[in-house]
Amino acid sequence: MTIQSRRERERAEREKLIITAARELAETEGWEAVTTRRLAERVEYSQPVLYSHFKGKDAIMAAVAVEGFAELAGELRAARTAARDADDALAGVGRAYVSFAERRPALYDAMFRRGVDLPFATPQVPPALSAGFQELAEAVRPHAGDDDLGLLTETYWAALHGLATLTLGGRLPRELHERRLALLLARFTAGSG
Amino acid sequence: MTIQSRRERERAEREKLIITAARELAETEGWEAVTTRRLAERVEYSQPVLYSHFKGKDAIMAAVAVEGFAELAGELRAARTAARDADDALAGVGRAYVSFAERRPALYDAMFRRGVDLPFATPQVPPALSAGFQELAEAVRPHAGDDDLGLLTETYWAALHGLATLTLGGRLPRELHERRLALLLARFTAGSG
DNA sequence: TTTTGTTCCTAGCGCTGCTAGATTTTCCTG
DNA sequence: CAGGAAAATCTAGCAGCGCTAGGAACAAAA
Repeated sequence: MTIQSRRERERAEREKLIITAARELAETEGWEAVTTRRLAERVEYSQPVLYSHFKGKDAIMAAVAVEGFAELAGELRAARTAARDADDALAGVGRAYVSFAERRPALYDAMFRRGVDLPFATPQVPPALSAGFQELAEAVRPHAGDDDLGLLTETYWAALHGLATLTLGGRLPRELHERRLALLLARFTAGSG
Repeated sequence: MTIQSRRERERAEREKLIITAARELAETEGWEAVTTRRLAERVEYSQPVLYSHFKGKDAIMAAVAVEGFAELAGELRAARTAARDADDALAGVGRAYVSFAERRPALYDAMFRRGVDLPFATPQVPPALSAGFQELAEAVRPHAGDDDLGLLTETYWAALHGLATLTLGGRLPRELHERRLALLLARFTAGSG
């Protein structure tokens, strides 16, 4: 038992090490710089070790993405609970969401842009992901009126995602982001009462 | 003169051939299947010929994207001019936009998702792209009120882009898209009068 | 027909994700 | 402590990628 559990623990530690190294490399140099060779070198193991932990590079990205979900959920929660009223909460989570994407573009990439096939709208969705969605939903709830809360939250999320990705991709000038967000919020808070 | 112009014409035809082949390959098998080798084989030339036309693979994608801009602009225009009233126009361009992304995912990828560094918010923006944006803007105008038309159009665009990309990426279930779009439209048409 | 200039291809570089097979290390047994 | 089974790990390599140098083949001019 003892020896087996020690091995499992060491394996888990090494797996965590790989994920952290991948994330750091991605955040400093972008995902295109994260190659299995460089990653192996960073964790001081040979390439095949990576494949004993993960099915492939995509699975490593997915693992990094799951870390990101947890952090995003935390930041959304902080923004929401710090808000004074319902309007402020919706604005807060919106700002926090886009801010997260801007501060951690590589992380955001792995979470929502890359084709990492994590389960999304299914029962096996990562808890951290659904936690983040719940934060959005709670912020949206007071403005939902008779509309379906889940659908409206998805719609708000999509709008934030669009603003974030178009800005990250250089399609929208960054300086005017705050004003665009204000326009969006005006449309989503108007009919709430 | 004659001989030189013939060569230029042939060069232009071959360039068009490359773009078309790249687009077809991308639309049928996705961009990851578009390799310079396969592309060269399709156009029945050797690889280096591609590089005498384009700086690299990214430049080929950018050329395909420009084609896409023109088509999207056309579809948006058709949707807008076919509308009965202002509300219908906004809904029409919205539906047309997302429909385009769903029908031509690879094309949409090249246009708005990949890192192809085409000029966007600058004077040298491709005419077809600004034409498409203008169509959106015309549809948004009646609903802008005192808000800045350009900024509001960007915001509406971002929302559509978010809906389209999250759906394409499997993050949002496709079946409910129409209802999400309806929610978005309700928020963007409400205060127009 | 030879020369000149352009066009185009062959071959190859350094990189990628990934894996088969050999080797080393770890552990249990006598 | 020594020998052997089992597990962990590495070396070496495959097929493919984007891209390019240098030479062969062609067309136009003399």
